[in-house]
Amino acid sequence: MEIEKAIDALSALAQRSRLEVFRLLVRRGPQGMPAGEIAEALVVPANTMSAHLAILSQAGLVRGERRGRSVIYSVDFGGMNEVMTFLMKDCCQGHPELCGAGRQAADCAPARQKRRA
Amino acid sequence: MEIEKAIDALSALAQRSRLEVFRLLVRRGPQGMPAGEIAEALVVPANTMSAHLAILSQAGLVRGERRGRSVIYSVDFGGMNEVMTFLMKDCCQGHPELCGAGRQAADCAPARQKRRA
DNA sequence: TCCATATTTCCAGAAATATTGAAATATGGA
DNA sequence: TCCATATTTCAATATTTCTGGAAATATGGA
Repeated sequence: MEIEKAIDALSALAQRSRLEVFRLLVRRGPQGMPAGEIAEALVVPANTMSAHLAILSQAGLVRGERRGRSVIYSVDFGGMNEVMTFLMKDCCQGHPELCGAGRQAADCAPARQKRRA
Repeated sequence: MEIEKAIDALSALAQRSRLEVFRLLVRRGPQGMPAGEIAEALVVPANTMSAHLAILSQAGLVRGERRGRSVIYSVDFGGMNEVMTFLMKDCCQGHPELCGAGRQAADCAPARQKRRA
C-alpha cells in the first residue's frame, strides 16, 4: 500500500460523521445498510451523507452496491486491514516483541473488549 | 475510548508528514529519536515538525521525553492499539467470523507482510 | 553570567475540507 | 410516459488545518 492511499483512508475516518458511519457499518457486517437509512440513523441530510459515503468509498473503506432504488453500503474489511497493516509494518527494526505486538489490535470482539490498555 | 479521542488520533495520522513521522518511529521502536533528527530526516523545518509532533503527542500516538537538550520521541503502542480496537469493535453484530476477523491487521511484521489482501 | 544548541510558541496568510440548498440522475411501478 | 422514491452532483459559503518566519524558552558548558 502506498502512503497516499493510507492518507486517504485515515482522512476519511478522521471526521465525526464518517467515523460514525464506518463504525455503524462495522457493527452491521456484510449485510450492509442503504444510504437513506444511514443518513436517517445519524441525523444528517441525505446529500451530506452521500458526500461522506463517497469519500469513504473512494478511500476503499466501504463499498456501495445498488439494489433496486437503494444503494447498500457495507464495510470493506480488506481495505481496512491494509491500512492497519501499513501503519504497523516493520515495527521495532524487525523485533516486534519489543512493543508487545503479535495479535493485538483489531480484535473485532463481540461487545466486551479484551485487554483494555 | 470515546469517539473524540479516536478522531484526534485519526486526524493526527491523516497528514503526510505526520504519517511519515509515525511510521519512522514505528520502525525505530522503543529507542525513539530526537525531534531535530526527525525534522532533518523528513526535510521539514524544526518548528513545523514541532507542531506535528505536538499533534501526534496530544493524540496519544507518540510520547516525548526530554534528555539533555533533546526531546526523544517514540511511538505509544498502547495508544495506537486503542484506536485500532475502537475501529473494529463489535463487528458483524457479534459474529466476527463473518468478516474473517480474529488476528488480522497490526501484524507489525519484520519486512515482509503476511496475507496481502 | 554568557553563549551555543535544541525545541517550542506565536502569528498570519494559504490551502484544504465540511456543509447544504437546489438541481440532476437513477430506478420501479402504474 | 408520468410519477414517486432514492441517491448523487453542483456550487457557494463557512470552517478548519497547514506552514514557516520570528521570537521565546530550555539546557548544558565555559
